Amino acid sequence: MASFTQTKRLLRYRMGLIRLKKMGLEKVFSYTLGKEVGVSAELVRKDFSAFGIKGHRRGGYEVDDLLSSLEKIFGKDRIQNVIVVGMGNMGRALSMYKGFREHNMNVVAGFDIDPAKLNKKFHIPVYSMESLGEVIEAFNVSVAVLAVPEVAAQETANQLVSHGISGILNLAPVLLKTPDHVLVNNVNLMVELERLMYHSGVIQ
Amino acid sequence: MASFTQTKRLLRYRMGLIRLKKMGLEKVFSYTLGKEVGVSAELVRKDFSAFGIKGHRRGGYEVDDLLSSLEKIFGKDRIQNVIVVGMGNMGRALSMYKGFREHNMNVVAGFDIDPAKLNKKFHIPVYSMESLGEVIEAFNVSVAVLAVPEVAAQETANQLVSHGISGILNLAPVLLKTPDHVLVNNVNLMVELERLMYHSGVIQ
DNA sequence: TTTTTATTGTGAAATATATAACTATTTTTG
DNA sequence: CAAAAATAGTTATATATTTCACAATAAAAA
Repeated sequence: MASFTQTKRLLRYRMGLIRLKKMGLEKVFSYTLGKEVGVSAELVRKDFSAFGIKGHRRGGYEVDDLLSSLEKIFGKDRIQNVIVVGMGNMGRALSMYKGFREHNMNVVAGFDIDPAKLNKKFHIPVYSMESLGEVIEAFNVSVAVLAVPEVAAQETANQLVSHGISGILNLAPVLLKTPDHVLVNNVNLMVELERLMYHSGVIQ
Repeated sequence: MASFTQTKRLLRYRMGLIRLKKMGLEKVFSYTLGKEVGVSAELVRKDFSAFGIKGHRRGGYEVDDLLSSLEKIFGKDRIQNVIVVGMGNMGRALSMYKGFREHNMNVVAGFDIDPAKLNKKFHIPVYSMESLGEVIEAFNVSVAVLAVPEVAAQETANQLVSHGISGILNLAPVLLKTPDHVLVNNVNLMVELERLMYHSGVIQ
């Protein structure tokens, strides 16, 4: 199994390749792709090599080959269903994001505790938390985006886990306590912004 | 200077400490804080040690001491101004996020090329791209959140750089070409979601 | 007061990640 | 056809990061 860091690169190769393909490229060199996504050529080759993806000596890699290999690795041959929990600003923004489709993902539903949200017009159906189990089962969902306020995060995560969710993209700034079989990926935009400030020399 | 990885942890300690303080804690052990933010106790101690932050042998660390040290490191004694460029779903959501205030940051303005956006009621004033330079200067902004569509990202980044921005939080799924003195921090929610799927065993 | 205990602080070891250097192979050129 | 050049594939090296192990020390207990 790939490392978490490596997976990130592979997914970025995929995005870069899609762009390059749109520009008419049919084959690509490790150096070219590396430059496109910000990775050294050696690392590009190593990553592909690690997954048994072959190029042609002196001929580079075929874009379509690469894309279909990556598609297979990441299960992009079928559409992956996702739910968004918490229909605040961020949850709403995500539910409207068109990028999911391009990545063969589908946001099947949103959830919120606030009954006022349920009537509102969103791009996706929004349910109360009571329907969680039902929707998860109906759409065979195993991954959720958690976009609720900090205070509600742990309790909501518990509910997700109890209904069989095994992956949580956690946008709340807390460490979630979950069973071992549940994977949590934390993304904290405030932290990302703050460390950008620190390293860009803005501070002091 | 700290590494990029270390900075992330330090910022998370800060958030964890704020939570623990709210819960009434006055002193904290490396193990406790580590558990709160998901880091080993040794690493917590090493991180603090690297910044000259001292605890008491057998007595742990004083929460207020830690917080004020971290505040100093990250320039949290004054408010840091930020702009959001691109008032689409994500840009709008960010501009409304209350977390900025808690982190001593202030979103002073939003920008968009779409004139229709300029009239709309947002939580922050929204300007056309022509006002970029003016606002950046007026509010002494050096960091921007880039939330424009993929195709516009590079060109918009160029404009930011030309107006003196030195840090970009890039939410668009492209590698930006920027001068060396400009730091870019890429956050790609689709990639984060996809690798969650991969590693949580959803695929195959 | 002496001993025990808990915790910090840190040097050494282990692990993970990335780069550099080299080999093998294919294509192109003379 | 032989030589040169370009690029994948791979091994070795370097760097970065984390964990381990333990010494130092302060507090608590005996």
